[in-house]
Amino acid sequence: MTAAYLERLNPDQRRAVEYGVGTASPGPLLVVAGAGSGKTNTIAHRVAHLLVNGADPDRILLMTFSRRAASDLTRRAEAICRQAMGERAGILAAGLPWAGTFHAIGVRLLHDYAEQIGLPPDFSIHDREDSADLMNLVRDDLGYSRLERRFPTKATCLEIYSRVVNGSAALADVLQEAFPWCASWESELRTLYAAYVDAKQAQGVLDFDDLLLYWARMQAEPGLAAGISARFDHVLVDEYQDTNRLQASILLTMKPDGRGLTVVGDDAQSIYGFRAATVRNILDFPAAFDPPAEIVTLDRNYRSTKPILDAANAVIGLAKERFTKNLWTDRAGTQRPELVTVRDDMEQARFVATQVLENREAGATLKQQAVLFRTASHSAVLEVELTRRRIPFVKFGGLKFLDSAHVKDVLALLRFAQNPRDLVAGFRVMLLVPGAGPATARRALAAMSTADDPVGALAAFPTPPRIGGEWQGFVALLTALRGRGTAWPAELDILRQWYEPILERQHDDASTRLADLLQLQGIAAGYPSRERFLTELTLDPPAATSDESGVPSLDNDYLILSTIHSAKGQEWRSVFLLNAVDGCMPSDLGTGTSADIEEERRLLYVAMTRAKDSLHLVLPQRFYMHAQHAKGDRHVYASRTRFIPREILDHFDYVSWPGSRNAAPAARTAAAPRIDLAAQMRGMWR
DNA sequence: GTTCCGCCATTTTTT
DNA sequence: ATGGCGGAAC
Repeated sequence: MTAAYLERLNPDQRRAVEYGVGTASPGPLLVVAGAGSGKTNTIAHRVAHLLVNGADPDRILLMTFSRRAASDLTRRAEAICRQAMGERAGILAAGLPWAGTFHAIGVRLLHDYAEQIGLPPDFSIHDREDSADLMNLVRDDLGYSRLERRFPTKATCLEIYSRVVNGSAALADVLQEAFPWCASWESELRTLYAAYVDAKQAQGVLDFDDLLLYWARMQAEPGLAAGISARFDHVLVDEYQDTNRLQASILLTMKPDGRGLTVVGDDAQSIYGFRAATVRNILDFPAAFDPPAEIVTLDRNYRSTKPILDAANAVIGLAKERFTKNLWTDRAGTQRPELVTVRDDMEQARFVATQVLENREAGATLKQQAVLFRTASHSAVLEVELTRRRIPFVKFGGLKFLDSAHVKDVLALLRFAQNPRDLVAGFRVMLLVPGAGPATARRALAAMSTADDPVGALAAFPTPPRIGGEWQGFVALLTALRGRGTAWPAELDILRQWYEPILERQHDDASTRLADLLQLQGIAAGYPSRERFLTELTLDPPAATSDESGVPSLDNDYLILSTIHSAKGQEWRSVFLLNAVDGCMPSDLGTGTSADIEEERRLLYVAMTRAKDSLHLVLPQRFYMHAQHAKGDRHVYASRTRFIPREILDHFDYVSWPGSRNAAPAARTAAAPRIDLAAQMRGMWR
């Protein structure tokens, strides 16, 4: 019998879905899936096909880039199975238990094997911010914060550390290649990192990198590796172009012969080099096995119209290295992407808002439109304009909900209750107590760290005389949070009672912050335990902020604002890209190597290939530098991004907005093509 | 010891 | 505009 669901696929997709399925264990498979080529659908079908052919859902490991991608894939695979198998699809009742990000899977495995590898069973996980704080603590202890020559900041130290770990690279090489200005600190950094690792271990704390690193090290232990590998018959990895060497090594040690291994990705969309991701993973994958992996290329694009795809191909065609073929499509279309010149930020915002509303009049909902940008701050002016015009929006990327001080305070309290040896959390929490400062916190934490029962030691710690009642209130709170009598999530009420007066004392805008905390409490109620809440929130923080207080209900229509990075894998009918000018694309911050520039080029490609029917690249002529306003309102005259040089300009239309201010209204209402010769002339030289 | 003030440097993208 | 840090006042 040929399953009906296979008929819906094109020949290449079908090859990717069927390869090796039905044999005892399929050989390694690489699917190079271009933008809009039905990648997600293809993976979902492959998973479903495996299940229909008898694979055990508990023994499929599916690793994706984000949690959202994981649940999306799982849902689609289930739907296909249900269609194909009817009642028998009941085996999928639990979904795919092993679907998630590398980091999330890592946490689960580490919990399972904690005892064997000497991890405390209740280890806590530091997010980037916490890790940087701990790095800072260690840096202070070593006296590096008081040197004549300035030592790299905590964030830089962590970034270097992270690159070394994730890239499985030598410190000297990372310094040389990516942080040359820190190269003279190599020996100090080495000392710092050794102390940082000691500190993490003493406190029972893991950072993001540890989740991968410990996993990789377990794989290096033959006894453990065999056990872990044997748990899974099939391992599938999505967005393989954005994995790093550490992740690749985990994969290769899990399935050394590649049997049961499928990876999917697109080297043209590799945009996470700053996180040590390397396209080499995808390029070297086939030859890592003998016989080499099967390669299936999906180069038919189902998303974009031909003019949009042609323009995107032209952009990526100028890349230094290219490994895949150009995409092609059947989707006809007459509208080329538009390069829209506007005067400045403000005009850019007005243009987008106006155009979005026009599109809505023409039948596109707000949700079918998106505004993309290189960095989160680029949308600030637009956000104001949208609010003014009462256009609802939701913004993805560059998030601050978890970064705001009050939310971090509450989370630190919960983390400290969960793991009283966590110094970063403890320090933060103790400083909240009115009258307690760094010295008190240090002494109290020191007393706790040497004790077998840290909370008992805290209770026994002599109450600092000047603080008195406030301190005792704090100790009582912590004891209550630790106690068996308080249930989750009810303990959040106790916590808030304690924290509210502090919030009001410290902040003028206490009421809005309190609203955030109530929202946090709402989120918390959705988790079965404090431990799960903390873990999942760290690994998968809320992805979006919205202009409304509270989350907009799902049936509301709203415009999508997103960084290009957060737009990965998504598509919209109409896409606007802000600031398509040099200095933003490419960003002139990282400028350094040509590899950096090439990544920025791919970023533009990713942005353009999100559009189905309509694409606008907006170019403000003047670009304000908000950095030094002391010297007056400085701006630079920006030029078109270097990734769209003259030789590919004929893939675009150019207009300036607003058009001639005296234009007769009739000219606008008629569907006549807008031609702006003056802008064309200017465009020739930009 | 704590808190507050002012001066400095910094300023992407994210699991 | 913001955060980190050093110094001064309580």
